[in-house]
Amino acid sequence: MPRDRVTAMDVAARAGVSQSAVSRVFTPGGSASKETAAKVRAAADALGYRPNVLARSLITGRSRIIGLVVAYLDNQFYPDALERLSAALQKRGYHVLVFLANNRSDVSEMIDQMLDHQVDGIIAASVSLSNQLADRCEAAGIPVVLFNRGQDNWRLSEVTSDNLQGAAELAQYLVAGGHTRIAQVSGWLGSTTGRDRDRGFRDGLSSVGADLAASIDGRYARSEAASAARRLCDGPHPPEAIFCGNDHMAFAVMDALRFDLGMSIPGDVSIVGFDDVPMAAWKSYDLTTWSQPARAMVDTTVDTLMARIDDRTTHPKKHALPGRLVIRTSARGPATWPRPDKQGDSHARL
Amino acid sequence: MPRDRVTAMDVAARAGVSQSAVSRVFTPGGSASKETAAKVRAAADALGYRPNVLARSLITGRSRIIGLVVAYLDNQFYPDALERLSAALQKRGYHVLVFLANNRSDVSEMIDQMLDHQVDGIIAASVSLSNQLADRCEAAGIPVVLFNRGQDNWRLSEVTSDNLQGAAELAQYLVAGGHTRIAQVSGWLGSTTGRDRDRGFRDGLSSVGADLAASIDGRYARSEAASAARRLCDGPHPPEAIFCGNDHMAFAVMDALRFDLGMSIPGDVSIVGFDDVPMAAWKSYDLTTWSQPARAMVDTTVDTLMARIDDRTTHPKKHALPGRLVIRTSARGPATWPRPDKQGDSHARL
DNA sequence: GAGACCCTTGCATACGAATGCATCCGGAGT
DNA sequence: ACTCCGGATGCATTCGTATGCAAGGGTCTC
Repeated sequence: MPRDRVTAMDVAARAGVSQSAVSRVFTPGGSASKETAAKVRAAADALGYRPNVLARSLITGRSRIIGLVVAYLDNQFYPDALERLSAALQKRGYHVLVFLANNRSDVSEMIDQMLDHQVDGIIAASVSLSNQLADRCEAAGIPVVLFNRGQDNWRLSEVTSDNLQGAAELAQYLVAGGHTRIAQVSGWLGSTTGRDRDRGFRDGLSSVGADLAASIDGRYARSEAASAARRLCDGPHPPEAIFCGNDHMAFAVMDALRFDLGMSIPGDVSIVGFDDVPMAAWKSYDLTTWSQPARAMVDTTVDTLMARIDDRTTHPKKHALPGRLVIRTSARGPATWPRPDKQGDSHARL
Repeated sequence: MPRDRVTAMDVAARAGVSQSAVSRVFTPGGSASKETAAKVRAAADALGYRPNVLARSLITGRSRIIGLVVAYLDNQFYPDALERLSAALQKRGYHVLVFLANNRSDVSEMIDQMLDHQVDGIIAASVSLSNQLADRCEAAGIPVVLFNRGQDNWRLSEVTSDNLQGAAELAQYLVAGGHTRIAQVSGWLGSTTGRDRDRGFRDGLSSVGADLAASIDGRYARSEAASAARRLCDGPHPPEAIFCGNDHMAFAVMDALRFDLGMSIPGDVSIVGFDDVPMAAWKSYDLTTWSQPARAMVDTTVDTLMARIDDRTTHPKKHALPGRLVIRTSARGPATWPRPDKQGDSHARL
């Protein structure tokens, strides 16, 4: 049994003070004199003492751990978000306990496990929570923030980008580019992001007098998106442009059209996506898309969560952050466009 | 203060037994009669009781948490591994606390934080540990397994694929395909995987009487790999084939050659990678590569870790698991090849 | 039928740190 | 010189569960 941790008591003995004194030295805001602190720190260093987080959490009721529920990581947007979230939280002294919500696994069970671990907060990335689950968290006094997913429910905070606006702007861009037959491989219509982007796109089209020629639910899955693309384009009247509910599907669509149907992009058909994942800038795809402000979304998520952890009485709030159109070469566009953003620092590391 | 957790004492009161009885019912191997268990479970369900993991960990000394150190997540191999590792661990009742080792962040500090959280084990994915850090973990009695990274050190367990064999086989495949001028964009030579693949490739070449025309360290980074590729191919004698230290760099190399230099693949130059990430199967790249057995690596990693958690006396062991060549179209190959593996289930989900 | 043995159960304590309360000290104010 | 005040410190308790120990009850064996 090599688990001979050095405890506050050991440090106290060596420093000639009480265990309380040691605790106070290591507790921000604890009252201890200069000399005591010095003695304690010296003893602690000599012994290699570090406070036991578990014991501390048990008594304070705060674990400084945030539960992160995330679905699949094959869409690059999420590893990226995970990385940023974890970094932002680490900077504030929190750590991330990850829970993967494979569709077969039970989100309810995950919530229970998070509660068991006394997480101080929960971030649900791309996952919705039933009212019942939301209630359970609320009852336990654990704030929840939904990341990149909304809720009809009013009681949870959420952070998304302005999906309506983004999809609308993409629609207008396509129309301005001279496309008339426009189709969609939508995001999963069972999700709020999928529905919002769908509605935004349709609204955007009608705002300039166009409408949607065809639409298939791609469910945010590569294989579904690819087969949807083939179905859309294999007929006698293929669309001139396809809006994809996210970049991840857009890549699948582009591969399917280019390699299965031998079409050229944007020669035969224009493709636009949504997210602006790093891969969208790769020359093989060079995807015109809507940039979700990942950095800002992460910051807002963390800020919101922290605020609610520090003050339980603050009310849940819904944030829809502004993104921007990123014009590349996968879609034919108008000669000029109102917001010719530069794309240079689009993916600068934090 | 809505944090009114229901404790074992509450359950005990309602069930008319002692707190010990409750504890025993919820402890695997605890001795409790059928009826007691039934009463306790009924009371627990009625009250919504779940044991407090923190308190349990405090006394048992095991947190059922595994610390996972991972570097960048932009190489798809790692999100994939993270997902599988987390799933495998969840299945065994463990959870994953993630630590991101940005190069600016201090691995030593991370280790300390993991020790603070009493993690039962550490998985270091693509990260090496100094002897000093390894000692610190060992002293704390916490087993460490290196995932996809080796160590000259003998005291840590490690799980990799057979990098030497894989790189050698790729070399032989290229030579068999009729390439004579063969170059390399190596993995980071500061890492064991980078060095092993480099050596394996060179050995593989010489085993069939060929040798390496040029080699540049791509450091596992896209931008470095791209510029390396341009430097290699911009001269008067461009190579006929390039081996890349991983798929992630291979994609960058392909993009650079195709779009910056206007070369065709595999017409002008053959490209092979290493890893077989899902994206390698995408038609835009369709990369011939070496498949690292991700599933087996994850299983072995978890098994090794569990074995050492359950029995501290087991000795560290190094595993190099067999992979296999996955032939696609990014490289010209011989008409026949000894192991024409089917590639169908290469990326089946677990 | 009595002793041996196993299975249950409750009591008390331990895990390691935080914190309310009481005490003690020194310094400042009058 | 005496009181008052605030900061520093120790004592004891607390968080919620696991577990060693001893006692109780039932069963089996000879």
